Parts: sequence; C-alpha cells; structure tokens
Amino acid sequence: MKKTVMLKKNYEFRGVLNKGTCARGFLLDIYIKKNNKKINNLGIAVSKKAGNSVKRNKIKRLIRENYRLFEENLDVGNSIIILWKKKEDYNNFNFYDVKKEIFNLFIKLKIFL
RNA sequence: AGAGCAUAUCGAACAGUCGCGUGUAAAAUUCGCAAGGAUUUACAUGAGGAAAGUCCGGGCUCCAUAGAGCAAAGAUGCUGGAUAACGUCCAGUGAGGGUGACCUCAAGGAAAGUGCAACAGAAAAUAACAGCCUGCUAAAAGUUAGAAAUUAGGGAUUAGACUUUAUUUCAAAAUUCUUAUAUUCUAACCUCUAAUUUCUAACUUUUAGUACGGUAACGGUGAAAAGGUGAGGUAAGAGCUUACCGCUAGUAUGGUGACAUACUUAGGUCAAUGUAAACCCCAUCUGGAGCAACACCUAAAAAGAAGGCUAAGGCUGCUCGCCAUCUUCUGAAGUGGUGGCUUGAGAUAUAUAGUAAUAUAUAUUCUAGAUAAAUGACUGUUCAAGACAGAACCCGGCUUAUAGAUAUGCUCCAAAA
RNA sequence: GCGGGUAUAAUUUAGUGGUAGAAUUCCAUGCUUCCGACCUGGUAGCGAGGGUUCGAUUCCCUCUACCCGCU
Repeated sequence: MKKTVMLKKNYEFRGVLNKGTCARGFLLDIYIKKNNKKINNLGIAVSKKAGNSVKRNKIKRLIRENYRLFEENLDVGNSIIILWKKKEDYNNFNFYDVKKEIFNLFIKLKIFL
C-alpha cells in the first residue's frame, strides 16, 4: 500500500480549481483534474472561517481518513481537491455524514473503478 | 447541612482493529543534473494548563566587538528579599472594601516650574467683590435734655366792664336804685400743661461719600471653598484665646527598612485646593532587528549597469571611536535542499537552609520536533457524559478562555451539647 | 510563526478631558397634475469590559473584530 501524495503548492491548487470539473454537496465541494501520473494526488482546504485550529484540524482528519478508506477503489491518474464549505459547523456532523457525502460525490464524478 | 474564602493537583479512562509524524535498525527499489529525498517492515515514541493573546523579561543569531559621552524617546515607581532577568514572585507597611475567612491598590514629588478645573457660584486661588464693623464728612429722621418764641388750654392774682343777663332779697305789682355772691368777657402779669418752630448738646437709625481702614466666619453653588465642635472674646470678626479631637515637626523606643507606638516636647505661618494613567521633576533601567534571524550545500538561489570615495552607511540628533567599500537604478527569483531543532536557568524524588519566593546537595531520568505541517476513525465497557482549546527556536512570568473533579486549611450562619 | 496598524450614524469622514459636527442615505412636510430636482424639519452613533479623574469618544490596561507586511 502506497502513501498518498499531497498537493502542496499554490499553483497546483490553482490549476485544479480553475480547469478541473467539480461536484458540489451539502458539506463539501470536490474538484478533479487529470494528471499524467500513475498516482492520485489529494489536496484539502478548510477556510479559516470554519473555526479555530482544533476544528479545522479535525475536519481535515475526517476527510483524510475517509479518503484513505476509499482510496483503493478509485481510478488512477487524478488530482483531487476537497473543500469544506465555510458556513457549516463541525459539531452538527459526525464521521458517517462525511463518509456518505464523499461517497455520493465520487459516484457523481464517476471515478470509481 | 447550607453559603463562601485561600492554596495545590487533575482535566476523561481502559481494551481491540485500521491509519499518521519522528527516531533507530535492516534490506532493497525508486525520483532528482546535484545537494538530497521517497517507498516497505520491525521496535520505540508522539500535543497543553493555558500550547492561545504576543503584554513584559531573558537566552540564541545577525547588525562592528554592541563601544563612550550628552540629548531625545520609552519603561518602571511604598519597604525588604528572591531571581539570569522582569512591569514577575515571596514576606511585610500603608490606604480602601468585606460580618468574616480574606481580597484589591501604576502606593515617589503639587513647598522647582507650567497648564487645566466646563456649568453653577462672590470667588476655582499671592486674591477681589458683595456683606458686616469702625473712624471721618455730608444729608435726613427720631429720642432725650436745655433755652427762646408763638399758639391753645387750665389755674391764681390784679384791674376793668356788665346795669343789656340770671338768681336772691324787698315790694300788691311795676319801675328805679343799692348791695352781695357767682358766672362771663377784656386786659396785664405769673405759673403749669400740650403742640409747633428755631438753636445747642448727647444718643440712635438710615443714606451717600471716603480711608489702598478692619474682617474672611457669613455668600449654600459645586466633585472640590482654606482644620472641626463647644465656650470665651470682639466695633465687627477670625486659632484671636481656651478645652477636646485632628494635623505637622521633633525626640525617644522598636524594626534592616517602609513604618508603628509613646511623649504634661514644640508648633496656630495649622497661608499656599485638586489633577503628575496633563506636561514635568527626582530615582532606577533600556542599542536595534528578529529563527521568514542566520549558516551551509548544489551549476545557481542570483545578477547587471551607473555614480561617489573623506563623504555616505551602520534605529534618531551631536561629539568621539570602530567597521567596511558604499549608494542609486534596472532586472530576476519568490516552483531547490540541509542545518538552526531540542540536554535545558530541564524534569522527578529526598534532604538541608529559609516564614516564604527560592537556593544548595544527592539520586534517578531523557520525555514531540513537524514544514500545507503528525494524535484520527470504528467497536465495546465505565462514569462526572467530556469545557477551553492544537507545539512551530527555546525558557521565566503576566493576561485572557475553561465543563467539572479531588485534597488540605479556614470563615460566616444555623442546630445540638 | 513574527512584526505593524485601524475601529465615530445605514455609508464616507471631522473632532477632542466638559456630554459629538458635517455630507450622503432614510422618514415626514411643502412645492408640482404626478415624478425628479428644490425648500423645511426629524431619526439614527464614539467596537466591548475594567481603571485614573468631579467628569472619559479622548488618558491607561485587558479583550474582540478587521486590515497590511515578511526573501
């Protein structure tokens, strides 16, 4: 099992967000663009208005954990960015809500094998 | 039992499965021009009391080695101690608050100087004004006393008048005459009373002026009005005097000291309000920037052009001293890597010294180090049902947020004995 | 992470120890056949909490929100 490679730089994010396709849900937005590698890249962004650093960290961890669970079933060669919507409060949702949301959005984008 | 106060500690726990960062070890594979990195396995380890705010202090790095003097700017401000240092801590003093345990306080100087004090109020400060009092001058009024004059009234005396009045007597009546008394009138003089006027003297009151007169209680406003109360005193007043209280200074005693206590010690010049978190004065202290500092590696982390060289730069001004080439413009990068990075004013325990903060000694121990940034998810059990909240160079504090839990000591109230 | 700054009416902005001013907006009235423009009048405010002071928008402290910079 390979480690997930994260998107880091600003230009990478900009490329995906401008030119990729997107799917929008209640909690999350997911952007996807094809890269010419054999790996999937993941980027997560949570705005500062979602809460303090504890809440933001927890949201990131939830998303990362869910992505990890889905990763083996995904098509290869995409860079994926998951955005947390600003206004949603973390306390109203738990792990399973996020899981459902991500599952639905991935089906929309048709990246399952 | 209830309501509190202070100090200290903890701040979810346990088990299983999957996953993440770092370190060590092992083997290979792989990416990159390179420096270096990535992947897999095993073991170990992995976030707080505030990690937060960035409010102080220090280490560390660079700026010259961080220097000297004056100024400027800034900070602190009861005393003693602790500390590497501090605006922190401990122990005290004083002031204020609380029934109390206890809590709070940027708590030097207003007699070095400047400023400000709205409205109201006479006045917001060397005082003036109104008022009160005194003296003098002028005017007015009143009272008292005296003198004079006038008028009125009463009384006494003297003189005169009445025949026109009345009464009485006589008489038949009338008339006339006479006498007496009283009354009335007039005049003079004396006396008394009252009123008025004038003059003089004294006193009182009022008004005006005046004295650089005395006074600062009264002026009721204001946040604030010049020690307070009683008695005396005075032309009026006032610490003017006195008693008590307060205040200041001195002396003595105690304390390292802030300060406290005592005094049949002195002081009424006890006149000079508040504000210094207004400027300021005094004392003490402070060079600047910050790990995105800075150093190194790689072909590179840039460079190029122009100008100046005893004038410019090095946080501000001046003087000295030191260093070094410096300044300006254009352009590029901001898509590389490693170190700095965790053994430190460390942590725990015990002993000793000290009221304590803390210090010393001994023993044990190594306990995150990331770089888009690691602690999560699921299942089960327990209870108080999980608050505030995430290291980013490191320490000492402060401040702010915080569900609750535990321990120790103490206070108030109630009840019982 | 480190450093710096700002907060005044719905908006833009003066102001300063003595109770806050202007413009635009909004509301009402007038003018007009009606609207607009214009005239007259009015409403609405010192980010929050403490302290100093007789009295803070102003001075001091703490917090909150927002903005800017970093080779």
